[in-house]
Parts: sequence; C-alpha cells; structure tokens
Amino acid sequence: MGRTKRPRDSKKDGSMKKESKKGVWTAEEDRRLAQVVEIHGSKKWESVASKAGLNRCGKSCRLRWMNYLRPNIKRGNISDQEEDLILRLHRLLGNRWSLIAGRLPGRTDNEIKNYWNCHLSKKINQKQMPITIPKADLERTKALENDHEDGSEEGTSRGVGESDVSFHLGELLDFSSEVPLDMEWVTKFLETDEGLCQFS
DNA sequence: AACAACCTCAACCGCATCAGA
DNA sequence: GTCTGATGCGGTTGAGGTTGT
Repeated sequence: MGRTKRPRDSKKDGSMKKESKKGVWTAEEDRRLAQVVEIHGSKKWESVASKAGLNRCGKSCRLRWMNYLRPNIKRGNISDQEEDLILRLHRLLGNRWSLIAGRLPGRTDNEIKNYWNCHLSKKINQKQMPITIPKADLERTKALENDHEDGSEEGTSRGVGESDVSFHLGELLDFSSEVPLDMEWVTKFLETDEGLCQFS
C-alpha cells in the first residue's frame, strides 16, 4: 500500500536493545524473511532475524510474518458473515483478538483489532445509543449476567473492557438463524476448561 | 484547488506469560 | 524455586489516503 512510517523513538524493551531498523518493510526484507522462515521455521525469531541478515528485532520479524507474509492470509473485505462472527466472538471473549482471529481462517489478530476499532465499535455505539431496552428485558439480562458473573472473563488480565455490551447468552449462542458457518467450535469451546470457566 | 477532518492499517510499545537453564 | 531471555498479545500511534467543505 506504500505507506511509509517514520520509526518512533525506541524505548527500553528487552528485544529492542541493539539499534534495530524500524518502520515500513521493504520488498527485499520481506523476501529475505520469508525465505529464512521457510527454511528454519517460524520460531526463534531473534535467530530468524539474524539469519535473514535483517537489522530488525525478532519481534518485528514475527509481527511482519504473522500479519503479512504468512501463507493463506486473507486480505481486505471482511464479509458480513465474518463480521457477524467477530461480533459474536467479541461478546463472548472480549478483546482477545488472537482467540477471535483463530476462529477466522486467514485473518490476523491485528486486522480484526483494527477492524473492530474503526468499524464495529462505532457500529455498536451507534446501535446502543438510541436503544431503550425494555425493563423486563433488562432485568432478565441482569439475572443472566449475575448467573454467569464469575465466568465473566476475569481471567483476562486486560482487555475485555469494551465487552460491557449487555447480551443474552441464549441469543448469543443461538446460531439457528444463520447460514451454517462451521460453528462446532462454539460447542467445543464451551466444553473446554476455558469455555466452562467462563460460563459456570 | 486548497485545506481540514476523518479513516485505515502497518507497525511499535509495554506488559504478561512461557520455557529453558 | 528463581532468573532470564524469548515470545505472544492487546493497546496505541501516526503516515498516508479519502472525503467533505
């Protein structure tokens, strides 16, 4: 896309000690990184960086690989189905972008996070603003929330802040009205420890 | 045409967690 | 059990693009 980014001041960060290059990746850097990852695998990013002869920190290489160079990355246009899934997953999981991304093949956590921040969060705010929830509904929601309070994702030490969008669990998990979209994972998720501890 | 305001998204930062010594 | 370096993740920034005035 040809954006050029000026590197920001480097601060202390273990992985950024020796002055490594920052800013936009060049095609040549991409090529070298992809080559090394192909040969040595996507682990040990510090050594990948040095093997590729890139004056980049491992972290930066990892990010570039994960968000851009990795095979099967889907770029652009998030479909309605994907958007709907993101919304549901966000209500379920909060700001755990990597988990959400894990359920959207080809999408990266960064992409989803960006999409959320500039599209969906607004949408939700808009939707929420004028809505006056019927009292009965509100009380039902509250009751449900209390039921599941402990599971309300305190496990995540951060994030989740925005997930204060109230919702009915039943509604959230009611996938009956939509095109089948490989949703078995929801069931599986709820069967896992993580899923259980959120809703028990 | 010029400028401002807004939008998008790649990349950085800092913290938490993991894994090996 | 503790320390340390590496990795993973979410939050944030800011350059460049787009749209509105």
